[in-house]
Amino acid sequence: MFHNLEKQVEAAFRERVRARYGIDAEITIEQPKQASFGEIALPVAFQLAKELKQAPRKIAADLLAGAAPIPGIAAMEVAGNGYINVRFDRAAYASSLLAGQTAPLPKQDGKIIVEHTNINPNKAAHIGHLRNAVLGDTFVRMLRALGHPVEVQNYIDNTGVQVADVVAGFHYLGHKTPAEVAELIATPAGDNSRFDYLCWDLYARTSQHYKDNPESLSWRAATLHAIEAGEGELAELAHIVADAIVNAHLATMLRLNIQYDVLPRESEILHLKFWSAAFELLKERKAIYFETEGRNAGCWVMPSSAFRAEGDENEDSKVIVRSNGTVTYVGKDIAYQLWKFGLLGKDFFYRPLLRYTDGHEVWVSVDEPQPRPAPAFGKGAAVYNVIDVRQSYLQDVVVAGLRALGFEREAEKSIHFSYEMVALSPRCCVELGIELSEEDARRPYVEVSGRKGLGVKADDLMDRLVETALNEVASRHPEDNAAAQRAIATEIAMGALRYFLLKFTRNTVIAFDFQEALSFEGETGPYVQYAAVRARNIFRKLEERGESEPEYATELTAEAFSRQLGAGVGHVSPEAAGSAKGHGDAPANPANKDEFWQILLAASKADSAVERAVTAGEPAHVARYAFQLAQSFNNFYHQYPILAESDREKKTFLLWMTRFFADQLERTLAILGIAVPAYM
RNA sequence: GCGCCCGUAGCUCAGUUGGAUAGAGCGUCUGGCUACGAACCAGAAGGUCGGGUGUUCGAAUCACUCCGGGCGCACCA
Repeated sequence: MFHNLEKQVEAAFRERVRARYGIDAEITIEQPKQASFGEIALPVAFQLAKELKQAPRKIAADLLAGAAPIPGIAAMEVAGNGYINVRFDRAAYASSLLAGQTAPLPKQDGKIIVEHTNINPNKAAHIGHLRNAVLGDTFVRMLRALGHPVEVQNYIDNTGVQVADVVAGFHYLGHKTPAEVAELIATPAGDNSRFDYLCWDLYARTSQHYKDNPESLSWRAATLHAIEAGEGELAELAHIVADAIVNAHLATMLRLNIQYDVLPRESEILHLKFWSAAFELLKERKAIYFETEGRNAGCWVMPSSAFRAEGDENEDSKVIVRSNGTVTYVGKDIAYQLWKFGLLGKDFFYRPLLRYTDGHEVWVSVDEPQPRPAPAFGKGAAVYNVIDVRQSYLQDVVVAGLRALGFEREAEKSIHFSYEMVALSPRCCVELGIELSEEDARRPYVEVSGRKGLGVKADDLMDRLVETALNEVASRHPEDNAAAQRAIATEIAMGALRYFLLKFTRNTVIAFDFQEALSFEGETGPYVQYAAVRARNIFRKLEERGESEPEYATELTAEAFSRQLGAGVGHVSPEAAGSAKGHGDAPANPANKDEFWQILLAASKADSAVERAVTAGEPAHVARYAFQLAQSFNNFYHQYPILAESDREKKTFLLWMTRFFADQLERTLAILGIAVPAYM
């Protein structure tokens, strides 16, 4: 709604500037610094000042003089040195909100592929992985809210070094047969022997063993070889381990309400010869060449000119195919990226992996035809790869690959949705009993390392959050049964976690700290949830009193809105107040009308907030908006008793405000993937 | 060495792409539960936006430079 008016104002001024000055200017729209300045501010006069060689104030005045009225706009005035401030017709605005006149979402076409999570299936997920998944999932929800068809992919590197290391650990260090490992998965030995946790420790142990006994690195080579050949006990182990860990990851992420559409696996990239297809293409179009000299002799490489910025003096080219003929990770990634755009001329086969309780199915790639037809995966119009910023260099190489193949448009639509890492704060390390080297102790934070087993496991953190929330719930609602309390506590805990991971902008390093993450007060998920719960409570109480929600549409006429919100004109501008104090014949609206208006206005901006956040690629903007909205509501809630209001019209109005607020807040929370608990 | 990111209140962070008097949360201090339950609200203190130079009507935001911190730059993924 807000957005509609914004666009109308923009169009009107663009036309006005063209008519008046013959200039086709970009009209920028701002939110005024102060609410009393109106709803929209236009600095257009400043932009034109130089070109026209006139004072901004004069230009602004000229633009307003004799301008046609804009529907929905009550007043426009020149302010400051040349700002044009625009005030909405409040009653008209509220009426259209009531009528639900949100712009029908233009059907967006072109499927957007978002790839996120991508955890190596060799150990339990940690907080760094959570940031990836929550960021990715929230971005998906944002895109879907704007009407985009989205496909969520979670790439599984089930044939890589990390899986091999755990397999080697089981085989060589633990002397376990595939049957024994399968048994471990099926029937864990005790409380602390979840398979993914067990692998977490084994991975760290194996890595340490390699470090202490470099000669045993031959285990890794042997395992990788076996996996690639797809034969023998080691290969079997790899499948068992990776499949079990993938299931564990899916379960972990489901706790946060994160789902996927398809899991493309590296094993199928290999078996279905995706790479050979890409290799032929790369050779044919001369995107890579065979190096005959230097240290990369015998390799197929991509020249540095393809992916380095101009002026970058680092001229190392990137190896795509090793001298022993095997393909590097980047090579496989280029093939995968080509497939995502439907440019490879090949596709996976798929089988359903699991069905979520809501009926949605996740599919996984397989290497042979299947009886059940699968949805059409891949062939995206745009691709977002949610990967941390440390992989920027490799992502650049992948995009350069597309470009070198002549897929300019697809290269343009390949977006590295990067984010900074989650590290551990010094205090967090102390709490975890991690001994830091002197060097690390001086750092502002310590990097998480799966190889060292250094990190906070995702499920441990979630468990702790649930327990903390449960304490609160149990003390506030001792009357409810334990199971219900836990269900509520879980929703609160997950809301807290998602919000915590989302409130930082993408390129901020999160120095993880338990105290901050476990907080339920202030700028947190539970704060926002609480506002939504309070709004719902009002309607519950209303019902308990035997009253029903009014017929807003019939009771709240434009005149009623006008009485409750004020007109939107008649503000005393700061300078008018200064120069003509006491002479103003149009008194300002009473404070509470302005306040209602500000709250309503803020609540109506949910769509704009999401749109802005998508454009900026910044889910944190939506999180922040939700928090601000909750803040306004809490303030409103505290200041104006609603059910006790004696004036009929005002009560109806306040109830409608609450309803509108609740709807907008809940919609925004849904986009953040945060539930609204039944009580708090 | 080269490239990218960061430096804003005691702490953790925003700052709508160059706009009006720089904003939140936490922490500290003060006040508010017999209202729709205080996981809340109101108020106060707290800033040379790392330093400098420049660009222009206008800079936390852009350019250059210096200082401090982080991350990349594998025939690992």
